[in-house]
Amino acid sequence: MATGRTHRPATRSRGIPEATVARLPLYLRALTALSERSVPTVSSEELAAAAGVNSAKLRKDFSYLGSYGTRGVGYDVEYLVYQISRELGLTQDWPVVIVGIGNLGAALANYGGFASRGFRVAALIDADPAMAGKPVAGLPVRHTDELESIIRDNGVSIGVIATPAGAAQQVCDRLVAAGVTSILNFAPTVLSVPDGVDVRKVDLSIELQILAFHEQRKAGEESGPAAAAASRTGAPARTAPVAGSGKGPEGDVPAVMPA
Amino acid sequence: MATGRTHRPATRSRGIPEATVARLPLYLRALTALSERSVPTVSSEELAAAAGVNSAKLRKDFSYLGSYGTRGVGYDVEYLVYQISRELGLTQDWPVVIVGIGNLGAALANYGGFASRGFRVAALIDADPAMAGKPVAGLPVRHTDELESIIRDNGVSIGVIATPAGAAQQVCDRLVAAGVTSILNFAPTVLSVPDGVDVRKVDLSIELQILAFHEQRKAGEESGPAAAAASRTGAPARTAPVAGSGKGPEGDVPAVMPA
DNA sequence: CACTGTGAAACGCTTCACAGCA
DNA sequence: TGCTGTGAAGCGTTTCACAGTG
Repeated sequence: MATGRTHRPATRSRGIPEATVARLPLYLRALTALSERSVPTVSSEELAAAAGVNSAKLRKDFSYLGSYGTRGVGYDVEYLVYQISRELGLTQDWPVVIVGIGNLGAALANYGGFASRGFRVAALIDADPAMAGKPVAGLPVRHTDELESIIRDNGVSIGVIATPAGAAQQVCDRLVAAGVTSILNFAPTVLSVPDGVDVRKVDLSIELQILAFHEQRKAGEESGPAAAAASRTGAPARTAPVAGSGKGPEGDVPAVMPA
Repeated sequence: MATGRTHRPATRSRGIPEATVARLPLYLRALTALSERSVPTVSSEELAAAAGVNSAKLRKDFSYLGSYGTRGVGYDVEYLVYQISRELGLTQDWPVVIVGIGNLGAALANYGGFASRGFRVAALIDADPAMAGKPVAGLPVRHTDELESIIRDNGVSIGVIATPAGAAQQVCDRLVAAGVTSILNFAPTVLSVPDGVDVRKVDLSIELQILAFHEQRKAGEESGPAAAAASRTGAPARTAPVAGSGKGPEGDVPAVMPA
């Protein structure tokens, strides 16, 4: 899960719960699809199904935005598209920079959904001088030296970090110092930022590990819940290899036993 | 945030809260770094800082796994690495397939953190016949026709979907039919899957939209909370362009006014 | 004495269930 | 009648604060 930190810590920012904000883009996408098919109205039930949530949640979410529906009828698709777009700040264009044009950075630069909805790639930035000037997704890659001037000249407030983990904090610091206040981090590191800067992270490895956890549970449940329980009681830890054998740089197995 | 659906709907799977599971990989990463620096023990305070959470949360999280710390001392790094790895199911290797070898799929295939922790790319699959056989990240791309046999032959239970949105559901259905029970979806679509299959999604566009929301709030707060509130009262909707002008396939602005 | 482990309180989110309106 | 909008209940998560212990 790519969860952000540094949200409004205490109070909700003007009444809309964070969980609701996170779902608005989902609704918007579903509504846009309906709009393209010229569907005039949707019920909460239909829209909820399209967005993959339940209808009570959807209605509650929309109630935070105001009363935009019609009882007995549903929601006006076009109107709702506009209201949600406005609420999300997508009626204006957001210039973004992508820092780190490796495989991932290039993929992001080429990602269409990027430009389609209020976001514009203002620049691609990479530390490798050999990359400088090379066109990626129609834009010339700029060198890191230009980072500050690019951000200031374009009024960029959103930065995407797609560098290796080792460079991420440093890039982050420079982005923030230059005026960026929202960061989407693809590097597998915890970024520390001053108050007022939002960070959201996307981490493939974490997502896979969460899936692995559930996958393991499924396998363990084959012999009933008892089997799954037994594999967690400490005793099976005895099957652990002896410490110090070393099958790689990754942490080995401990010699310690649980209490 | 890339949040999955189809978790255990009601009861927690054997006592560990979902929120805790989602943080275990974070702790594991921090612990691995400590392990590589041969640090023998950490306090909850230190580890929490490294993982970007607060220490009370971390202690509570670890308490679900068992009592693995020593009062007055802290946690044994190696031991904890092993316990968390085991809990996450990373002591075994998980073969994964990546479907859709475009920019993103290639980036994922090349992503190192992939292999480093319990995951092994069993195959890269693409629908484009021209891609077949081409090496990406050292593996030859296989054609979609082989999807079922690849999954069965390799005992793959985790699939990564990096196809265009339009192909995602179909690919998903085939993966599930062939035996995959966990899916990481990068395509901007809601996937529907049968019970027992876990889906987690990673969606760049949604993350950016959430950032834009907060970014907008920051800008609005310059003139105090009153200004931000005013911009949500419906009256400003009058500034909306007239519907029907059409600047593209994306939904335009509605002609309807709020109640 | 420092730090873990954990009840209990606080909080936010989800779900229920139905009043209210078109 | 059909569907929205919403109080209120229910749940899961976070935070507090301190008892327990090596």
